[in-house]
Amino acid sequence: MARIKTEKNTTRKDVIVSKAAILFREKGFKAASMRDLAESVGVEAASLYNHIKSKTELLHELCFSVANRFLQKLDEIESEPIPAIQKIEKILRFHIVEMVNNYEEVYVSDREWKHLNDPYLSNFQNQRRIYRKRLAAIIETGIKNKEIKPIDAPTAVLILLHAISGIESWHRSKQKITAAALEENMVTILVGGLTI
Amino acid sequence: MARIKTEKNTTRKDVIVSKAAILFREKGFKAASMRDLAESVGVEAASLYNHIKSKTELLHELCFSVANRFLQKLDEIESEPIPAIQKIEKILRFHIVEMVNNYEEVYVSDREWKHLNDPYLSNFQNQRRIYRKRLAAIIETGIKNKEIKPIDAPTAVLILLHAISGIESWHRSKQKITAAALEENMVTILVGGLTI
DNA sequence: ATATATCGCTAACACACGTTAGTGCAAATT
DNA sequence: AATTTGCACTAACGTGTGTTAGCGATATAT
Repeated sequence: MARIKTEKNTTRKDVIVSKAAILFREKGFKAASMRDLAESVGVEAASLYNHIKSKTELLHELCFSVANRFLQKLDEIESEPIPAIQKIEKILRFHIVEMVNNYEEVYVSDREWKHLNDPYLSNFQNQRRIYRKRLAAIIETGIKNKEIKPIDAPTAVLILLHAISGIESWHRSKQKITAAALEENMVTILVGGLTI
Repeated sequence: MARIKTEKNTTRKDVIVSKAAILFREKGFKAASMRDLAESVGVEAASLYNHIKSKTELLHELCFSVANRFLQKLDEIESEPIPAIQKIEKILRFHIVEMVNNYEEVYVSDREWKHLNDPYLSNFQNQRRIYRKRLAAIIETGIKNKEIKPIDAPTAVLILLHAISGIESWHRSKQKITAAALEENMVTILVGGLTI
């Protein structure tokens, strides 16, 4: 009857959520069972329910905490008085750093949100759509100001966001280049591809 | 007792496989049940087993048919006597066209291969790894020949491949630009990003 | 020291899953 | 026309799933 160990300023629920992120990432939400999760936490499956309401709650928690972080950062960057292309670069770098440092959460939020239930599902999809529109708007501005090539902005957004999710492969690769080098390479190619 | 309808040159198994692609794409392999599949084929679940061996067989079929198409095309392009950057562009265009026209299969092969079982799993992973190495080698050549910026080749590969998978968002979006426009935009940004 | 809330346990539930066995009709083959 | 094969059906199986109920021990608060 060993209790779940918590470090300072983390609840037992936090421990469960972050173990869930690891598990959902490696098996996928549907394939990861509560018994798997329990084992990785070091407890029986039923005991998890003293801390959480349901399996899906874990997914909510992960998806929305990630989404909120990105939205907040976008607010911040959008209001800075800098050229559009620099805003895009800042956002890009933020995404990369997040994907490198909070791999599991970000990955799960990106790939497993399909398994959310309404109303969370439509909510999440809306946030996502709006986020992309805001990015597209920045790119449009950059095009008007002749900083960015005259391309289709939504397509550019789609390329940027999905390219970032490729960091998954970097995480899995044997001989990794450093995170900093990865970031510079990605910025070179992607910002370079957009710039006139 | 209505039989599965087949068109000319397609077996009943083909019908099942392609319906499975649609289902696996929209729900994910684990979340899609054989009963779901049966319903979309217009038959009882048990009847499917007159044509297939198992649920996983459907996934094999999808993953490897896609992988083989890509490998074959790579063979073809690799041996052409053209500059490296043009090879990359050709491969890129092939990926885009495949993702546009064979959306379901390609998407499933890309996202759901995790659920393959050994020995198919390791087999598939190997093929993938080798494919990426061959792409990286082409990029390295391009760098040596000063056609391509001096970037980390594996990182470039990862960006290319994942950017392409972003076409998923294009498929789902309401106001789509044409497939041809999509292709040109993607090539502009990505080949532009690589070129010196 | 006593009372209370916290939390992990065992046992069990209802259900959805992939799959098999066996039956009989209809199409294909002779 | 007779026979064989193809194929969809019903019924059911075993297993793994998320989750609940209720008990007892331990940590926390009084």
